[in-house]
Parts: sequence; structure tokens; C-alpha cells
Amino acid sequence: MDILHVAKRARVSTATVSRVLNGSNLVRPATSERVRRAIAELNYVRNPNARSLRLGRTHLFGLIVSDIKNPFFPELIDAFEGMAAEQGIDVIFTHTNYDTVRLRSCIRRMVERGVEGIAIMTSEMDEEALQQVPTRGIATVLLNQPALQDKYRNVAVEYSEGFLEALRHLQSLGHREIGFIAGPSTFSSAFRRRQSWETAMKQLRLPIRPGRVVVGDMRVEGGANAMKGILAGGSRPTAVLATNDLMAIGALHAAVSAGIRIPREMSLCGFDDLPVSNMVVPQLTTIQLPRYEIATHAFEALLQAVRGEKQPPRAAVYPRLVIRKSTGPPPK
Amino acid sequence: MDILHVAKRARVSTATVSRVLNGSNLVRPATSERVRRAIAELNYVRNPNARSLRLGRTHLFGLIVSDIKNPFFPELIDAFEGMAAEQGIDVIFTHTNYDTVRLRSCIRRMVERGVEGIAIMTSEMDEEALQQVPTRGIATVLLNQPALQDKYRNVAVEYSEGFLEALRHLQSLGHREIGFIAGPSTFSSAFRRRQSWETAMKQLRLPIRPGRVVVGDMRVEGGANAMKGILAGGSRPTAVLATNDLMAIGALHAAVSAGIRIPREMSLCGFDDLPVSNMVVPQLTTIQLPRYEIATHAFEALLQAVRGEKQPPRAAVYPRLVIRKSTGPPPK
DNA sequence: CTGAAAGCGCTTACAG
DNA sequence: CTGAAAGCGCTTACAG
Repeated sequence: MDILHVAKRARVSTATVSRVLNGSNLVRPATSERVRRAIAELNYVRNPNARSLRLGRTHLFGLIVSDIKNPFFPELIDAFEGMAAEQGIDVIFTHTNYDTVRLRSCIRRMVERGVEGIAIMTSEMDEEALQQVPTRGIATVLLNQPALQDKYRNVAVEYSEGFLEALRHLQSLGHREIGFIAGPSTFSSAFRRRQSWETAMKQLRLPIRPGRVVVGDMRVEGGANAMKGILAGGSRPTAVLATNDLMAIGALHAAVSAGIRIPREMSLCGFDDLPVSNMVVPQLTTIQLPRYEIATHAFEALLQAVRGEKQPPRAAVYPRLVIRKSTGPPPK
Repeated sequence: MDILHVAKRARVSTATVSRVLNGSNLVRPATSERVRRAIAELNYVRNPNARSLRLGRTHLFGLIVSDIKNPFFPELIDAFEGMAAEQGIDVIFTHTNYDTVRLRSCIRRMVERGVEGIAIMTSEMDEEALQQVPTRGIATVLLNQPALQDKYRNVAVEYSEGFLEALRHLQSLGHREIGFIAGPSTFSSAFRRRQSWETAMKQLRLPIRPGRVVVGDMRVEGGANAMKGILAGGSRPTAVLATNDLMAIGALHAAVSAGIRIPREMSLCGFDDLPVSNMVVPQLTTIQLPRYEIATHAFEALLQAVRGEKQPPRAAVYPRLVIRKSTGPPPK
């Protein structure tokens, strides 16, 4: 009953204190001033639970990512949290570790906590886990889940643009024989990237040779192994594209260990543009996934939903090539 | 009044529903079962605000870091969040961007949200910003703020151990002329690291020469510039230690650009053991700051405080050397 | 084992 | 411009 303390000290009713707290303009300036002083003197902070209970609003968003240790996410989280802070919204944060079961419990926790919106920025998805959400009328936005975009807000990633750009770059440098380090096709995003690569290859009439596509585990090690596989193969490609930067870096290590100089003897291109890709020698040419934009679209979608504004046209995000030092003309 | 819905459907009072919800054992199994069914059928989720208001507990912790994009933090956040989830505690998350003013508003937001504990894992600190916290009886734990450890719980980092170990390693390899890339002494952690380096140098009777200590901005660029400075100087050290990995990587770049091979012509050692340090070629020898342990100590301290357990002996964390490929014997 | 009722701290129509 | 009072959804002594 803390607001009562303030009220007594300022010799007004709790209603008046509440009005001051909420910036109502139907309080006489002098009264308002008295209340303000009492608040300051008492170092009063209002109880958010009572307020939320009364108002039926929590000003809380939930943010779920796969794995905060994956350097893809921090910037996204950073941007999301920043925008929320500006709107007076707090965010509770959780990660699934790429585990669908954990996804469910993450969602449940958020629902129980009474969030008004959830951004599920994970690559793994489980439609059943989402069932509990719409029931409660909680706004939801997903990352790159085209299959679900009729039911939930979605931020789509248009991979093909990025691959086309990268392949054009390589082609203009003179490359034709281009390998690909894919991710496990059980990861929907890895699967989608591989498809986009193939489409782009065909569109540019570049040959897709058997043995030129090797699968890695999405981590540095996997990239190194994949590169070893490529090098062990018969005719060696003059350029290699990797599904993500971590594997591109692994591939770089393997190539260097095998005495192959990058880019003089082979060009290498990653995908994501993680901060690391700029710290490695040679700095990695890569396709940048615009993380900041993803965060912005996701947050805006939630904000609009919560405000009851009509749903915006589906948000999409376009990867772009960042040319650095790991690509160059093929050896003669 | 949603619990009433459940009560009606199960033909009991709200008190009974509440008891079932809270696992009270004074409910007849049959009744309990009926209530459970009603809850499931109605897809009921209890209102956390009403509950918290009544109980006076929020089961919410706050976590403040400097900058989530700094690779030092994600693992810490990850571990903290994981332990919280296990205890049924949610965490609201915020970052200061190394800005003391933002620190204040971060703390304020957390206090207003009613967190039961705050972990302030930032290098910058502002004692005044903390004033508002203890007033409310909110448990607080800081990272490496020895000056404040009588008033707040603190996780101390014992830098000297790490530097001694690294310097011994270099010394045993045959190095005597060792340079240091320091951080701005306005950063308390950079200042502390520099002091520890000096102490360790003296302890091992290694010479500290003028011009061998260069200051960088803690980022990759700063490290590169610092290394250029060192190379421009007269007598070149055979080994260089950097205050953090990012600057060590910058130094590596600068050395490579200058045609200096690492470690053959110069040894390089970082500090932090960021994931990047293992991805760079050559892989970086570095002093590992145990992020997971920091998170554990911080969380435990908060948990104990909230549970009213008596304060544990001050927690400390010891950096350890990780030897990789960037250090070796000095050139003849 | 179960229910009626008070109360957690706030906000807001309603009345003046 | 201000106050008295109801009510947000829960939990828990109290009484039975």
C-alpha cells in the first residue's frame, strides 16, 4: 500500500497520486508538485505487478533465440532490446539451444510471464509449440518460416539474392568451377541456402559437378573437414562457397594447412558476415545477413500487432555481398 | 477472474484451484484431478502479476552487461539464463553500451520491474547509480569491483595469477624482452590488468623498458596501431602480451602485414580467450577469463541473497593460460 | 479436506 | 481539480 504513504505525505488521495504518476493533466500544478516531492522524499517506485494487474498490460516482450553463443545473435538481441527500451518495454530473454523441446518450455515461460509479444528468432521450429500462443492473443513473429507465414508474422530471408550476387562476383573474376560446403539438410535454413545456391548456379549457367557439394556440421571443424574432402577429390574447384562463415573459416584453415594460398590459389566466400569474418587473415568475402534489419522488422511487427494496427505487408530481408580479401581471380 | 472459471468448471472454490496450482497436499486426489482437468480443458494459465502482487515475489532477476556484441558476454549470459531457468526464475536483460548514464536507467528499469536480484556485469561502474538499489532490498552482485565489495556482493577476478602464468611460459621459452599492449587506464579493468602485468614482470625479474608499453583502444584496430608503434620503436621485443584478445588479433594483423611471422619471429599472447582467438591463424595463445564461472558465482550469490542465506565468502575467479600456436621460442 | 473473505498495490469511472 | 470506492486475479490464514 505504498501509494498510500505518498498520498498521506502529500495530503491527497491515492487517486491523485496515481494521476500524477500517470501524467494526467487534471491535477492542479501545486498539488502535483507536492505529490512529486513526496515521491522523491520517499524514494517511491510503483509496483509494476499491481499496475499490470489493473491495466491488463505488462509492457513485456519475449525474445527467443537458438543460441546466444552463435555470433549471429548478439547483434540481433542488441537491436531488439534497444528498440524495446525506447518504447518502455522490457524484454525477457531465453534460448533453446537448437532444441525443440526447450522451445516449448521457453514459449510456455513467456506465456506464463504474460508477455504481450514473442519474437521467436530460431532456425528450428515446431508448429505445435506455437499452439499455446495464439490462444492467448499474444503477438508472434517468426524468423524465416515461410511455411507458417499465413498464420504468424514472419521475417523472410531472401537467400537467392545473396547467392546470385556472390556467384556473379566470382564469375566476373573468371571462376566457373565452384564448390559448395552445405549444412545438414535437417536444418531448415541450411536446406534453404543450399537450394538457393543451386538455383543461382543454374541461373548463371554454372556447372554443378558431383563431388563438389560437401556437407559440414555448421561449425569451424565441419568446414575444415569439408574442405579436406574437396581437396581430396579429383578436379579441384577454383572457388568455394560455404553455407556459413564458421565453416568458411574452417575451410580456410584446412586450405592453409594443405599449403593452398587464399585467394591466390583458391577463392573462398562465406555467409553471414559474423564479426569474425573480418578478423581472420585473409579477411573473408561473405554474404551478409542483415541482422539489424531482422531485429527491426521483428520488433516493428510485434509493436504494430500490440497496438492493433493492421498487419503490415510481410517483411523481407535481403542478404548482400561484402567483398573482402578471400576472393580473387582464379589461378591460370 | 480467470481462476473463477476454472473453479466453476471443477465445481470447487477458487481457494481449491489455487491449492492445486500450488501443489498443496491438502486437496483430495479426486478433487485435485477434477481441477486439473478443468485447467487443461480451459487451457488456463495463471496471471503472474496477480500472483506476484499477492506473494510479494516476482521470481525475476535482472542482468546488466556492457555490450552484448563483445564476445566476452554471450557465454556469461547463456550460463546465467540457464541457471535461472532451472530455478524457475526469469531474467530481464539490458545493456549499457559502456555508458554510465545508461547504467542508471538500466538499474532503474529493473527496480521498477521489481526484480529480486540484479547482476551488474559491467566494467564501468557508478556508485551513485547503485544507490537506488539497496534501498529496495534488492540483492546485487558486481563484477570485479573490489572497491565496492564491502557494500555489495562481488565476483573478483584475480588477474595476477594469469599474467604470472603467461610470463613464466614466455620466460621458459627463452623470452626476456616482452612488450605490452595496454588498454586506456580509464577502463578500470584495463587499468587493473596493466598493474598486474607490471607486478608479474617485476616478480619474474623481467625488464620493463620505456616504449615497450603501448596503449590501444581495446578493439582490433587499436591493437594493430599499437603493434605498429612497437615495430616502429628501436629495439624490438621478442614477445608481446595484449590486454585483450581483440587487440592481440589486431597486433597479429599488423605483424603479418609488416612481414613478421608469428610465432617464428615474434610471440604473441592475448587475454580473454574469446571464441575468435581459436579461429585466427595462427591460433592465439591467451589467458582465459573463466566466463562460465563468473556467471555461476554471480547467480549463486544472488540466489543465496534472495533466500536469505548468509553471505558466502567473497567469490573469486582465476584466469588461466591457454597455450596455442602464437607463442614459441624467440628468434636466435 | 474445503470454502468465504480479506488484501496485495494500483487505476479509473463516477460523483462532486 | 479531487476523493471514495470498486476491482484487476490471485493466495492464505481462518473457520469449519
